Amino acid sequence: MLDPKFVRENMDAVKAALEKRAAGIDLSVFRALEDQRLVLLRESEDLRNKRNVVSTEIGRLKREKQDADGLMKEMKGVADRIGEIDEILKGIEDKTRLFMLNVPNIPNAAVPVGKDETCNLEVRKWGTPRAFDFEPLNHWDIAEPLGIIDFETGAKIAGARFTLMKGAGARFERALMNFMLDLNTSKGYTEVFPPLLVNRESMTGTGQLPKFEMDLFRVMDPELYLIPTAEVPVTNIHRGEILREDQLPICYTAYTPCFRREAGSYGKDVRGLIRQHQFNKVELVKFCRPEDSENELEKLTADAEDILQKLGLPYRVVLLCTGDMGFSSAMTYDIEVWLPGQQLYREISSCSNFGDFQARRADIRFKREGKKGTEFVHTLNGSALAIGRTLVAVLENYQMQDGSVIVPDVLQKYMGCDIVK
RNA sequence: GGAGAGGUGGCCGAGCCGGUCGAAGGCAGCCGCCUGCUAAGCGGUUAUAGGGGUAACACCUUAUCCAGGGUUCGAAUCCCUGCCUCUCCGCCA
Repeated sequence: MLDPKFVRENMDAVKAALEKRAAGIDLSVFRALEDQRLVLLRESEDLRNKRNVVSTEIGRLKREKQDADGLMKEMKGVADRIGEIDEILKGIEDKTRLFMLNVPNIPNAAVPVGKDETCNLEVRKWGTPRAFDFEPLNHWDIAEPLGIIDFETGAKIAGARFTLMKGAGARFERALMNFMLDLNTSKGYTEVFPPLLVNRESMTGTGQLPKFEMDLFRVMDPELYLIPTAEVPVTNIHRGEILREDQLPICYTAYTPCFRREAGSYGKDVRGLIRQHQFNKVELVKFCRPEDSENELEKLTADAEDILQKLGLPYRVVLLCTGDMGFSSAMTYDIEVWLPGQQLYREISSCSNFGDFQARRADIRFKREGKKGTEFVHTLNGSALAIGRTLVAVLENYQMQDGSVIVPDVLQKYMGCDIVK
């Protein structure tokens, strides 16, 4: 959420920034609501002040056994008027909040302006795609003959976009998870394992709600949501807290399954592991001071890249343009891994700096040493990495002509073997 | 699921027969004084958010004693609902 006060006082700048995102937000609605709100707020506060003063006086009179009926009658009228104003005020505040919750974040100045992914900027490339002396296969054509991924049985158990991993396939998931967590924690990230179901407040805190309800799986009675990413529970660890400056930056890494409806993606990536309703992911989440977040995004992205480098998987890093960025993000790098079976780079990680956007929604603040008041922290997160897609990349990049798959060096101790056949 | 207890400021903890309570006291923290070996002693001070105000402070004001409703001229204090925590019993991975 943007700062209402900031928006009020910087209308033109905010308007220009939002136009870059083509968000179609009409700030004049906000302005009108704010104008009304401030007038009513002042009236309400003046009346409350009067009530407080007179009520104290009534108390004094009563103690001295004097008559206060007149004042009490008068105050009854004041109380009624306060009630009326507050009701109107509440309506306006609800409208303002709803409006603000649906306004996306302002993009960082470094973000290229553009309407869709064609305007994204390739920042760097790492690794050289392997030269095959045979036609490389898609991961599903590798995995099914090996018997390590069973799409049909997954569909039988739960439906389309669910998969059963078996044998080395299941072991791969566990190996990748452990490899990533070990590497991340060695860099100072604290490992956490959070709840996989969260309440409405948490989903609102990170920005999934209210706008993206259709992307989420929901459980009724009690009303809970399955997390679409560890970002949600992990960022909400500090919801409503005031942190000390010397605690920052706080860095977490978490493995969790992720659940997504994938509404509106009918017909996209219907085969294979790329787009599933349930997938495993290891996530990085940071809380830091505002002046550190740009640098922390670079470090976080580098930490995610390091995993691909250690796995020997070629990739490129793309800076998303204004039109392709997520709702809550101020700046996002996507890391795309090379998939020889499909001859393209495919998103495997998304690393974002949210500025104070999530912190404001989730009320996560910090106090500077020796300074009055509090400030919102900046939050960041990124996948390190999406495990299913990493497995896809390993299978496709390390496939052999005979249908076997070489296990990357760093995974061998986790897999307990050096080849899957 | 059944029966109780409770949620107060950074922490501990009073208040809870409604008014003088943003809230005693203690601890921790900060400033100053005294003493000057560690320690102790004395005085003062220390919440967050919104609105107004200022060049910036100061300052004024509103709200906040888990959350949301209600009663009342007035609620931390009374009533209702929800959430959470703890203890005991039952059940269970």
